[in-house]
This record gives sequence, C-alpha cells and structure tokens, in this order.
Amino acid sequence: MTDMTVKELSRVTDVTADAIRYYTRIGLLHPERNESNGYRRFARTDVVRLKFIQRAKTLGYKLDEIREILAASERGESPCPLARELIARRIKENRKALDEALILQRRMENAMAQWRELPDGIPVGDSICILIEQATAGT
Amino acid sequence: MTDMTVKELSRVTDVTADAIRYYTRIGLLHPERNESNGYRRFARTDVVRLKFIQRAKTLGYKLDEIREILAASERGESPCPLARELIARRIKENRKALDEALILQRRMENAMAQWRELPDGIPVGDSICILIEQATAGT
DNA sequence: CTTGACCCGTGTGCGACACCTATGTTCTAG
DNA sequence: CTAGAACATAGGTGTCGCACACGGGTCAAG
Repeated sequence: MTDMTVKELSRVTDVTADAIRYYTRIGLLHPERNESNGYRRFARTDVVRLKFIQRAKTLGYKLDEIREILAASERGESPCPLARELIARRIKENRKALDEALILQRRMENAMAQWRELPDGIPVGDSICILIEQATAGT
Repeated sequence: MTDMTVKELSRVTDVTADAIRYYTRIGLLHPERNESNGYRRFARTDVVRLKFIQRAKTLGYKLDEIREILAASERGESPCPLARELIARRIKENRKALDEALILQRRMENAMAQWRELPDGIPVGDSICILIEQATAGT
C-alpha cells in the first residue's frame, strides 16, 4: 500500500528514474513487481537504501562495492571492516588517477604555452600537425 | 608489397593489435583488405599515422578529436588552429575533473582519518553502515 | 470517447580498448 | 605429403554509470 513507483522514488530521493532503474538492474535495489502492469514497486525501506547509496557514492565507492556493503549489512554482519578496506583502495586508486591527471595537465599547458610562439603549418610529407609533433618530439 | 598485417604494424608501433583494429573501426586508419583472406593490409603511411595518433593521445586529445585533426590534414588544410582550439578544451575539462578528484580525495581521507576513532557497528533499524552515515551526516 | 500529458519498460550508446571464441593460416616434424 | 602444433585473424562481448530513444500503457479532463 505504501509502495512507490520509480518516479515517486525519484522525486523523494532526488535520484533520476534512469539511475534507479539501473540500480535495480545491477542488484542494488530489488523492488517487487506490480502483477498487472510489470511496474517496479518500491517499499519505504528502499528510500533509506537509495539515500545510503547516494551517500556512499559521495565517498567514492563504486556501485559494486556499495552492493557488497549492502549485502553484508543484510546478512546482519557489520559492513564497517569492508567499508574501511574499500575506502583505502579508493583512496589509492584515486590518487593514482589524480597524479596522472596532474601530469597530463602540465603536459598540455606546457604544449599550449610553447605553441604561442609557433606559427601554424601546412601538412608536408610525413608531417601531419607540426604543433603536436613538436610538443611530443622527445618521446 | 610493403603492406603489413595488424600484428606487424603492432610490432613496429608498439600499439596492441586490438587497439589498431579499434582505430580502424572508428575510422582513424583505413587499411585495404587482402582479397583472399579479408585481413587488413596497412601501408607504410599508416605507421606514421599511428605514431602520430599515439603522440596526440599523450597530449590528451580524444580519439574523435584526433580524427578531426587527421581529416583536416588530409584535406591539405592546416590542422593547427583546430589543435590549438581542442587542447584548450582538453585543458579546461581535465582541470575540472582534476578539481573534482582532489575534492573527492580530501573527502575520502577525512573520512578514513575520522573512522580511526570509531568502532565498527552492527546494522540496526535504518542504519546500514554507521561509518558511512556518520561521514556523510552533513549532506 | 478521444485527446493529450505523463509514465513505464527494455534496449542502445558512450570511450577506449582488453578479452574471448571460432576459424583460418603457416610452420614443423615425421 | 600430411597431421598437428603454433600463431594470427575477425568479430563479438564486457567494462562503468548512467542518459537517451523508442514504443506502448495509464489516467484525467473535456
């Protein structure tokens, strides 16, 4: 009786209907189905669950990690050790991506700065774009 | 006669065969086909082209941007104005991603530090994982 | 009863490949 | 000359987190 459709859950949680359907597909939510029309029927507990998912996402967890955390919780186990373990991995991986993005940023900015002194060129022979070739000459 | 197979081009350029096939599919390379067995046949110019693609990638260009640059070059136009324009966009977008990754990194590290003082908890009532709920309490 | 405004479900697309499967080809030993 | 090993190829699927498109269903107002 207190069940909600995708759209209603969307309004309450401020999560798009598409995202909710996606979460359902990958097993983060498991609504029942309305026999007559096949629509998903979400319970009140799904509101709590979905809000939790949003929170976990802001902490960097991936959706399949969130699924594991939810699963542990459903089994009555403490998901905390898992949460600690997983966030350590997220921190490490994000740092790596961060460092790579920083290096790329510097490389791009250096190239653009260097190019301010250089004229455009017409492709000749094996040259395709002199700017790009010049900026990556050392590789 | 001087044509190469995917694998040979792969060895020469140090680009995986899968990547070469992918580039072919999306139109960055356009090899001919061996009539008898359907294999791709790359010319010497494709070596230059593929090496250029690699260089452009290290500068952060996306593959469809590289395709535009190559296209301009093939038409005999200077691809340089385009290259300048596109790198400015890459710099902006990468900076945005970078900033978001930095914010996330801080959020994760703060959470983990905070959690060192907190005990694990068993899920009770609406609580799924007290650590995650506690760290995101302000949102 | 019909028109129109919503809403639903499933399926596809994105980016840049890596990996897998089922053939197909070439090389080698006997 | 051939059986089988060893290698190469093409095409398809999986990745991540959704957004978007398509075709159809539902419901109230007129």
